[in-house]
Amino acid sequence: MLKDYFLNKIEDAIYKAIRAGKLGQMNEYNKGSLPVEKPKNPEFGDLAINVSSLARSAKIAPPMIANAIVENIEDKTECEYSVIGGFINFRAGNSLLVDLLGEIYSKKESFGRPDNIEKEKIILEYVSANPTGPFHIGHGRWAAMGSTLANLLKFYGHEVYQEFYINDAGSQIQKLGRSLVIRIKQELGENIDFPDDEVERKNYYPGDYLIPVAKDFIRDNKDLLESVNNDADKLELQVYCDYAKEYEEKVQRDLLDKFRVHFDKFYSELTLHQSGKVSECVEKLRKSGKIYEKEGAVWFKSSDYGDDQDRVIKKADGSNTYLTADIAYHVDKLERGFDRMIDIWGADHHGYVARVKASLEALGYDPNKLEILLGQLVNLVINGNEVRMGKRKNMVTLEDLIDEVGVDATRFWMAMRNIDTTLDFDIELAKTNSDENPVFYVQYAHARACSIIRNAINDRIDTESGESIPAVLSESEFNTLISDFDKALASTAVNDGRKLVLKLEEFKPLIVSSAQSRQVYTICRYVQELASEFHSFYNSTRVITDDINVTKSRLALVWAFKTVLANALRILAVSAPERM
RNA sequence: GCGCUCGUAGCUCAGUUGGAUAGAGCGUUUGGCUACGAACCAAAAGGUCGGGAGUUCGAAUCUCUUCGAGCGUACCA
Repeated sequence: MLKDYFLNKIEDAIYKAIRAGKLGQMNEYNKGSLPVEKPKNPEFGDLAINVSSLARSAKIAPPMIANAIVENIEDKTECEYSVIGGFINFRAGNSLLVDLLGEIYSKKESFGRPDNIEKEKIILEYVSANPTGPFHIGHGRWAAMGSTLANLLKFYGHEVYQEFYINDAGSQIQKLGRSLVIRIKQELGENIDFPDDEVERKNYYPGDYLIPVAKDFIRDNKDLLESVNNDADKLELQVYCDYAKEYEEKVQRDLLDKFRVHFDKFYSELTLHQSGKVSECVEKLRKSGKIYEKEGAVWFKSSDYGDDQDRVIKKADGSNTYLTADIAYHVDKLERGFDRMIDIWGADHHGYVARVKASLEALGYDPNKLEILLGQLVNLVINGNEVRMGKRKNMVTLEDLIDEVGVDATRFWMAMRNIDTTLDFDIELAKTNSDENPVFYVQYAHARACSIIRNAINDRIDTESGESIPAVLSESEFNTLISDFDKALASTAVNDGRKLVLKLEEFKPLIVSSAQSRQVYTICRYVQELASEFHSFYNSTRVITDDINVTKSRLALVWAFKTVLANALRILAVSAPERM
């Protein structure tokens, strides 16, 4: 990477300058303590390092330090180094950028994957919704971000296992079953509705989505219902619970599939309880001595590990809390041999972070193996007004949204903001196929690049004269441009499209920093910047010209661009269309 | 009350462990298609970085304080 090349040069020069006594009182330097940045003004160069922070130990002025370092750089023939104030500016030589293009041609789909990484076995858990209804828009954010992060970490080189924890064990399933009974009775002609009283109503899911479930239930269980003379109350509640749960799980899985989100496993909380792992976990905690009883319940002394209060593990009625199952679940993940657990949670669950980590520590595990990414919630904006998302009625579901604006746009908008900021999702804006929509801007750049290559290798018809214009080169000649790397052609391309090449160069460092910081919005920003550089290049530089060598060099650059853009879009799971 | 996240251009947001004139997209204004896709490009205007104090050679960034927004503070999940 360019950054590493530059930093190595500077650091080597620093050591040399120190030995030569040219850096004042400075006698040691810690590798990696100088940040490499992009100059504010591109006239200064491609990269820059500010050495002002060395002034403290050197006790000489920053410009003197910078000059002394530059004077001690070995072999300055490749690249340009200049000093302005405390900054050392760097302009990459042509040959470095030529090598970069060569790397793109040889690595293709895997270009951007860093070379030497510490590979980890990661389990990434996200969405993890109740199977009690359709996904709302907030779930869409976790789905988009989580699957993008999984793609990113895999591309980086990690082994990633994606898991969805199904919250199918609590009282909400009873609530779901009771609600289904009401819908079934309605379908059977009974005059019944959900209670009007607000408090009682909270024991039901009054959304319309259970109506089709009720219809299917009646169709599938005709005989069963007849056996009780169509009195729905005569059947066990569990029958309804199971039916509705399975139904909603399938609805959720189908939608995830459509949204290009693919889990390796759907882990049922219920099976966790049934396997005995939850009670095992309680016993282990008991042995750790961090357990006590109070008011008939069993408490975990999480406050010993930084939580602000102790937490109930077993309720007075003998049942386990949600936390208990969650502890057992995380223990189970570790027992399955993962090096690292990453969870994406909504910010409304942030109170849980301390207690889950506390429990892992109490059980003798390293709490640092668990990383929890807290995501702020989503506001839906329609016609400039925020729409409150309630689970009750008239909700806009994720499916509605996808049907309305498409998978590509939904994924992009859900992933494009920092996880720490509340996301305003503007449906009207996401729908437009105009300049306002960054997704189309980026995809258009890809389609345009494909179009140029098509034009170069296909015969065309002149729209005015009607004459056939022969292709400037054959498909096999074009393929040779990629397979047989020609440094001279690449050098021409670097001269013509230097800014574009530099943007291509940023891809690999981007993958490294994004994967390490677990941030995916940076990929969205990058594809926009990359597309912008390409559009700009396109408008200033004609690709297909009368000069065959110039044409070849520029075509190869267009191919490099399209390949890198497609690599980035693949991480986002946004399509890279050849035509639009 | 306490805890977490946030407050940067008209709007939506970047801003890497403190560093060059605080950046981008949209919107607004102006200009650009008789050659590869104008769903594009080029340029301009637009800011007391919520307010105040402090640390520092240097603060959007660190500390304190204050105002505002969202979320949490269950023997619910």
